Amino acid sequence: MRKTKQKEFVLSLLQKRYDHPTAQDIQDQALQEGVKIGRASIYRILSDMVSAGQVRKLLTKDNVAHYDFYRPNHVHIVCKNCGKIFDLPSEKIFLQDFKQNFGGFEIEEQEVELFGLCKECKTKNASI
Amino acid sequence: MRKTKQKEFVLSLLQKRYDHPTAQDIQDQALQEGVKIGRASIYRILSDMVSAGQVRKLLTKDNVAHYDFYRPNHVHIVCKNCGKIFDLPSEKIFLQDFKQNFGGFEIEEQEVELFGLCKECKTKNASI
DNA sequence: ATATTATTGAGATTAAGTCTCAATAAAAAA
DNA sequence: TTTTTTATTGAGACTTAATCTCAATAATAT
Repeated sequence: MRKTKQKEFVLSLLQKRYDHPTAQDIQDQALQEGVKIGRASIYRILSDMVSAGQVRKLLTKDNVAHYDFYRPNHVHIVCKNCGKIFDLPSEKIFLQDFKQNFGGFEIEEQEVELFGLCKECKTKNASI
Repeated sequence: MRKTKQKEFVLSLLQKRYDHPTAQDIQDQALQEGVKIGRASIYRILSDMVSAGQVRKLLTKDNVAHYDFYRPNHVHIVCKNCGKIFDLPSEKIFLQDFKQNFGGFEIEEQEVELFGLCKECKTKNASI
């Protein structure tokens, strides 16, 4: 496993961003910052990072994969209207621990997603 | 909003199945049972049912949408190896209620997904 | 410095999902 | 019941996210 500037760029970008970019977003930003990464590489790199547990792949209702640097006990709030994904700071919530055994199925990870209308969509819908 | 045999078939199929079929799976089964439903209709019907809250759209790591009849307080256990989605019977778990307000974001729905290795994949991997 | 081989990326390919619009059929009106 | 209205269906074209291939490149070992 070799260290390449493409891999370094993708990981550091995801560490810095909190807005769940798509593969396309990542490629665009790389190009903007003068780092050339091909489409095949973007997907290969992201997929490897997901397998390694460094990155989380989020599948939203727009049917495009979004990527998120892995941060434990990290809850997503998804707007049912605009589809945007927000992070709920872990200190704002007490999170139940589901890591137990259910009929031979040993739980290693848990993910909690909450759905509702974000502030913006709520006020927009109210005024219609 | 009209009652059609296509809509009736899709909803009753999802009520009966617990294995989270894809749009393709649903179309295949319809054809098998002699009900002809076109691709456009399958997607239109499913999408409407998701909007109406009758059906849940699950996005898995195979990047294909799976559909599930809506059953409240229903936890999914996803195998990290084979990707299969299992249901955790609600009586097997005490589920935390997240429906509260977080900074203007009013939570209406919650979804808990648990990840690990299913029985089958665990024994398979152990023997390698 | 040279050899080895993992990684990259252009471009072809696949396939899930969407869109269009004429034909169909469900419900309303006569 | 028959006719009219209009929501719904579906064949097929289209879009596009994601995958695959393989020669070129560059990271590490020798």
